[in-house]
Amino acid sequence: MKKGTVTIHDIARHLSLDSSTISRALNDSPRVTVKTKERVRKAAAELGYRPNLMAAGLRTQRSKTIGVIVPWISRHFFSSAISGIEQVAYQEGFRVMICQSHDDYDREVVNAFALFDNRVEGVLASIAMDTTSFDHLQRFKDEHTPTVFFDRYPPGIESCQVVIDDFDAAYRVTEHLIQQGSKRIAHFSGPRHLNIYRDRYEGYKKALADYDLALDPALVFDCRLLADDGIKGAQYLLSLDNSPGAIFSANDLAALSAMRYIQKNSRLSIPGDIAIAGFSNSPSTSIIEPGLTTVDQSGEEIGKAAAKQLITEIRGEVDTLAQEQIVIPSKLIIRGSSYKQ
Amino acid sequence: MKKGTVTIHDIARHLSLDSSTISRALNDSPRVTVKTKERVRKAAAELGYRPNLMAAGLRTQRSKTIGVIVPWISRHFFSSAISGIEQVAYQEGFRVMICQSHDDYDREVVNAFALFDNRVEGVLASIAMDTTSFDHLQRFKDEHTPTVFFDRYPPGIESCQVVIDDFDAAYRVTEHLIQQGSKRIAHFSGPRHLNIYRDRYEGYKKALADYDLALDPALVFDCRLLADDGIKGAQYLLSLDNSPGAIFSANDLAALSAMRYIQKNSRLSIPGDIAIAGFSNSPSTSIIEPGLTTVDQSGEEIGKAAAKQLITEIRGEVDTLAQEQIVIPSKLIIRGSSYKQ
DNA sequence: TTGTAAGCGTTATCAC
DNA sequence: GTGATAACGCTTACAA
Repeated sequence: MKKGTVTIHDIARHLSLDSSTISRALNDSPRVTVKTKERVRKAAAELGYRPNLMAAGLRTQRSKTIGVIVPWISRHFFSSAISGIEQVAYQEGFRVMICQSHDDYDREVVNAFALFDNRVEGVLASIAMDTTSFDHLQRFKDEHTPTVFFDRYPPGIESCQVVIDDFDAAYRVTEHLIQQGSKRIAHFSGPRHLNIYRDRYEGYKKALADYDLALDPALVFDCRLLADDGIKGAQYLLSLDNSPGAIFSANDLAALSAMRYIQKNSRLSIPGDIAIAGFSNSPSTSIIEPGLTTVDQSGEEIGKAAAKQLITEIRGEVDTLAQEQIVIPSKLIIRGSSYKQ
Repeated sequence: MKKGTVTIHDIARHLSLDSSTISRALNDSPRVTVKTKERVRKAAAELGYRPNLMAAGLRTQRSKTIGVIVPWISRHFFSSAISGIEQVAYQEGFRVMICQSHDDYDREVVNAFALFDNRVEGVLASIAMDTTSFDHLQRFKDEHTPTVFFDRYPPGIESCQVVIDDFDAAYRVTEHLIQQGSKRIAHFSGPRHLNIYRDRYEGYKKALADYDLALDPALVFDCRLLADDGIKGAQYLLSLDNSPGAIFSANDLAALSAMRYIQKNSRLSIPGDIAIAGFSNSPSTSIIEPGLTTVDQSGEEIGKAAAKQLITEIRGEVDTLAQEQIVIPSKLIIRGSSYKQ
């Protein structure tokens, strides 16, 4: 208990049995008497035995761990997704190793190596904003380590993806803004090599087209959607001769900071003079006044679905290396920032 | 590359060397020629070799991993702390395994076992609200696995703690509310078996005493400080014959929901009729209108300090099993929810 | 039903 | 400076 942890050999010695019997008993093998199992379990508990996962994993070549890479654990969407992942994983006997890329490619590469070095049995990833090369993920493919992407996935990858219909959600947001009377609608977009920002942009574009509104490229503000970008975007839009009647931001963070900026630095009323909408339904959207119209993504459901899919693949219960796309329903949340009665 | 990952034995065969030499070369042992090291490193890169951490950890009895237990990764304070921990840990060659207890004792116990089973070399923990028994953590002590607590620590534990001065911070918040003219100040408190809630309560109490104000037990609302508790607390206080002129909540979440409730369901003005203050400086506090007065805890600094201390202990660079308390400065952030000009 | 023995990939202790 | 060998704690054919 003090010098070196207790092992199955200690239990074996204690009960005058062989360590292999202990191993089988603890793993509930049918080849051990119920009575023996009882004795072993009792002794194990008494001695304070705890399995050494490194040893077991090395032997079985199965770490019983799944790796998770997300851009930011502090974002509500991702921490919800992680909660969903954890629920499913623990239930299925897997541990979870969480990494954050901070939306930085280099860190994502380091994360991927770390997960690989730990020989995770599967990877759940939502890629960084900076990621345009995918060799670090390709490796898992090469080793036949299942990978499931959620929210953000690499282009042309032959893996399962769990997403919402970003195109449709963005279409609905834009349509709503149009129906509230906005003719000139700006869009804050993230880098469009990422599916989510491309699809949100396309949904926005399609809605404009369907309602016979021109897409003014000057109203599309490309950025990284950080808080600062929201401020810069707002400044930029307010500086235009013909400033827009609405802003649809591809995430909440930039929408919120733009909204705050406008409230503090202009005489424009929200939603009267300018309507605003974000994306993800993060907690602050229901705290700001007026509430921010947004899209609820149900991170927890996405996480659960992704983990279930991954574990199915790990267990080899799926014939072809699944390439399907699992689409989780999302919901437009209309609040005061856009609703004009 | 396809069947079974490449090992040092593959490299050895490739270079007609022994695997022990490969191991030494990769670990930069002085007992290998620079030239050989070069060859080995080159071959390793070519073959796509990656170390198997389970194998190395089993052999060395050192997992190069530190475990982290927090109540919620979604809370800004904790996700900031985790970022700080990661920075220091990766820099020092440690990986990080993150668990969340969801403020639930049973989950915390499961987390502790999971970390132990992975043979983490050290543990950073901030205990759950429900935790009053500490056997699951005592185990790490028994095995001489260093443990450093941050923010929330168990009573009477002989471990290093990284905290802010909660007593002083709460004192300053309360004093500020008093100076803004409030005579009757309510307090939302978490369970006071936890240091942070006890200290915040005591700071509040002391400030009242120092300013000759009576502590009215009816104004102390004991709860778990969740969003719902903020609403219930506000309802309760508004129902009193003599409702208070200020609320000091021991966290931001309850303060924010109380504030929203009061704004929507009463004619009281904030801060005119009732001033409000929270604790932690979470993002929403600067988004709500008026801004919520709070205390900035600098989670990142706390995380960094805790990780540094832990790694020092892991390396055995500390003579006595440190019991000191590291106090990180905190800052009172005065905003419109309490400031009456 | 239980015991024996080999091996997972690595590192450490010997030799040479 | 390099090679052989054993061992870390566990699982799993194969024997008994």
